[in-house]
Parts: sequence; structure tokens; C-alpha cells
Amino acid sequence: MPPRDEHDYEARRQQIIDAALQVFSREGFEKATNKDIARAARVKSPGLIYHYFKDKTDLFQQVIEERAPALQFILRADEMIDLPPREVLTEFALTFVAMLDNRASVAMFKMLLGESIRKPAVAAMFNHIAPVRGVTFLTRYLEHQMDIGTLRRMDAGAAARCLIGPLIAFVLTREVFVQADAATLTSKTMVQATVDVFLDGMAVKQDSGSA
Amino acid sequence: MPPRDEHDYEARRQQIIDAALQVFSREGFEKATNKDIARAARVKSPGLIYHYFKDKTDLFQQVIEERAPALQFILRADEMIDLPPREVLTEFALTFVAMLDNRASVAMFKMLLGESIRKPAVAAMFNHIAPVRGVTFLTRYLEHQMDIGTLRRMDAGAAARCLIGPLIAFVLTREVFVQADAATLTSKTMVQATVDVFLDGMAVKQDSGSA
DNA sequence: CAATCTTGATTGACTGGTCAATCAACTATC
DNA sequence: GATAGTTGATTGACCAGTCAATCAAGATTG
Repeated sequence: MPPRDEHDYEARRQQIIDAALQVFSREGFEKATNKDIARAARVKSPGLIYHYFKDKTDLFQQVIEERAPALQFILRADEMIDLPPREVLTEFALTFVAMLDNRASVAMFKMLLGESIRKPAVAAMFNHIAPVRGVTFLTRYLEHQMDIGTLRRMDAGAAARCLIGPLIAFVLTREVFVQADAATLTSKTMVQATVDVFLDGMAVKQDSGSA
Repeated sequence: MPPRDEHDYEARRQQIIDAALQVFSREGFEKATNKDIARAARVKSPGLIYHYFKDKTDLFQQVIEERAPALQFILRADEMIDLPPREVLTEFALTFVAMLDNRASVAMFKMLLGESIRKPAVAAMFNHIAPVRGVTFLTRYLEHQMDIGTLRRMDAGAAARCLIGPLIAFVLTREVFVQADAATLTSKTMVQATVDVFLDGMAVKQDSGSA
């Protein structure tokens, strides 16, 4: 049963996927009903969903597959490997927090995080999008910079988490826990602080350490 | 209707709460059924739950109220405010990651995180336990240390996230996303790296900065 | 070019099953 | 024997998924 009009068919399908992303993100997979999704997609019957998707799980998977790219970092890894840390890490951090400005990206992030906690399969999918792409690049880059002496040598995986961690904490305190002080903290300030602390440390400069 | 035996009553109640924590943590609030919880609590009827709790939501709230202390940081804030950063922050980080060694704490963490994403009320509860207690203390401590010149001056909220963020990233990559390299990274290494990077920075010592 | 046919798209009603919550009855304890 | 504790059955609501019927629009035919 080929679609009557390929273009119309795809448009309607995307319309349902968009609606499903919002509802899954807001309610979670279990609580989201087909009725909710149909209403959000402005179609009058939940039954129509089954014309475009096999079942609720299939719809969920299609949402991930077709909207996950919104969370991809477009980083030209090879070009950047030899650029100086401040430049590369600032761009990395900015790319990461830029997600916050995109409604669909935030919804996607929440949906994936929420389901990843109970569903290892979803966690694995998440791993193949944002974190691994990002952390893999970061770990490799930091290791290379340690090799050429630009950065202090240490566990590269731990170091990668020291850079990406503050950004994750920022996103979580803003979008999930809605902490009061997160509102007054701008993305720019946070990126700056993260990169500065990571590179220069909190120690007063003239002294080598603290404590 | 006072309990026949206060001790027995409380024991059974705790038994159900323990079971509920495990099931809520594994399945999430919506998917967790009273039957699952009854089975996990080794009681033969879901109906019994209603002898001890008003409804499913009440049970959920009781689980949080009675098991949340597992996530509390026992930090003697006032005694620590003037101790040197390396000591205080190391203890803070160790207390934070110590949660990983406790099965109930990990379950509690997952349950709260999973529900916080969709339920602002739960997020608010979470705020009044771990993060706010921790971040509030941390922010205050860092601000004080900046005042007395031990640490570089900057946005204290951003700084607090720079310390706690890597630890959160570590917990998430271990317990939620189950990333391969997280298994080889020990708590001790991660705490060490976090505190070191936070205090000393990644910059090679003899040079003040990098890039 | 109009009537009819064909087919994909859409709807709303329906079904089988699940679940939270209730209830009546049974058991153990004081 | 009264009452708390416990059980299994029951109820009523809700939901994923199915389905028959309708609609709309293009193709076919006379």
C-alpha cells in the first residue's frame, strides 16, 4: 500500500513525530497516551497513528531516529585536534549549551534522559548520540594535548568529565531541577567559568596550588 | 484505629517502603504496579498496601520522605567554612561519590531523577535534599574562600557547578548510561581528578595559563 | 465531461486487557 | 469476641490496538 502522495504522507508523519516528541518529553513513554499524541498532532483519531506507525514503541523509536540529530555535535574533529585548548574547549562548550536555545533539542534531551534511566536500550542509543560522540572526541583531544605538553598529564576520561560535567550540571539545574540561581546564571558565564576553571584552575596564579 | 502492635506495624510499613523504592526505581512510578510492589515486599495481596498507605501517590511520597536522608550530606558546614579548600572539597567529593556504594542510595537517586524530569513537585523535593543542601553549602564556602583570597574570584554558583558537575557526570555515566570507560574509572581517581583540576587547573604549572 | 470506480486517508466506535482502588470475608491476637 | 491484619475477588476507569465505515481525490469509462 504505497502512499497516495509521498509528500503529504511524509508531512503528516513528521507532524505526528513532532507531537509525539513533545508528549513523550512531557509525560514519559508510559504515561503518554495515543489520544494525547493525536490531539497534539491535531488529528482527530488515535487510530490514525497506526496508519503511519506499527505501534507505540515503533513511534517512539522513529522519534529518536529522526530527531536525535538535533543533539549531535557538529565538530570537525580532525581539523581541531591541533588547535589550542582554549579555542577548542570554548567551542565545544558553546555547542553543548546551544542546545538550550532549541525547544526540540531540550525536549529530545529530556525524553532520552527520562527513558534512559529505566531502559538500557534507550541509554545505549543516547550513548551513540550526544555523550559518546562528545566525550570520545574530548577524550581523544585531551590525550593528544597531554602528549604534546599543552596540558598536564592525567586520566583523560576523568579530565573529559571535568569539562563536560559542569555543563551537564548547568543544564540539569536549569531544565530539570529549575533551581532559582540557575536562572541568573547565563550560558555565557557558565561556559566561560567552565573553560577558565578547567584550564587555569581556581588557584591564585602566583601560588602553584592551594590548601 | 491504632495499630495493635506499634513495632510490628512499623516493621511491615518499612518492608513495603523498601520494596516500593526498588520497584519505583526499576520501573518508574507509572509502570510500577501495586502487584509488583506487593510481590517485592513478600506480601500476598496488593490490597494490603492500602492498609498502610492512602494510595499509590502517598506511598511514593512516604518513600521519598523516609529514604531521602540516605542522600543527605552530613557536612558540618560551620566547622568547615575556614578549613583549607583541598581538605573540604575532597571530603565533599568523597561524600558525594560514597552514595555509589549504597544500593538504596543509588535506587533513591534514580527514582528521584527519573520522576523529577516530568514532575516539578518531585524536582522541588530533590532540591531540598541533595543538590541544594550540597550546592548551597558549596556556594557559601567558595564565596568565603574567595573573600579571604584563597581562591580566585568568580561567579560562585558557576564555580560550585564546576566542582559538583564532574561528580554528577561520573555518576550518570556509571549508573545511567553505563559507558564502557566508566567501569575502569574508580571513584578515587575521579575524586582526585575533580579536586585537582578544580584547584590547580590543567595548565602546566610554570606557565600561568594556556592557549 | 460527467458518472463511476478505486484507493489511500481518516474517523469514531469497540475490544480485550490492565490497573488502582474498594470490599467483604477470613485469620490471628489480645 | 472484638479488632487489627490480611487476603482474593471485584469494580470502574482507562488505554493500546483493531476495525468497519466514511471521505476525498485521482483514474477510468461511456
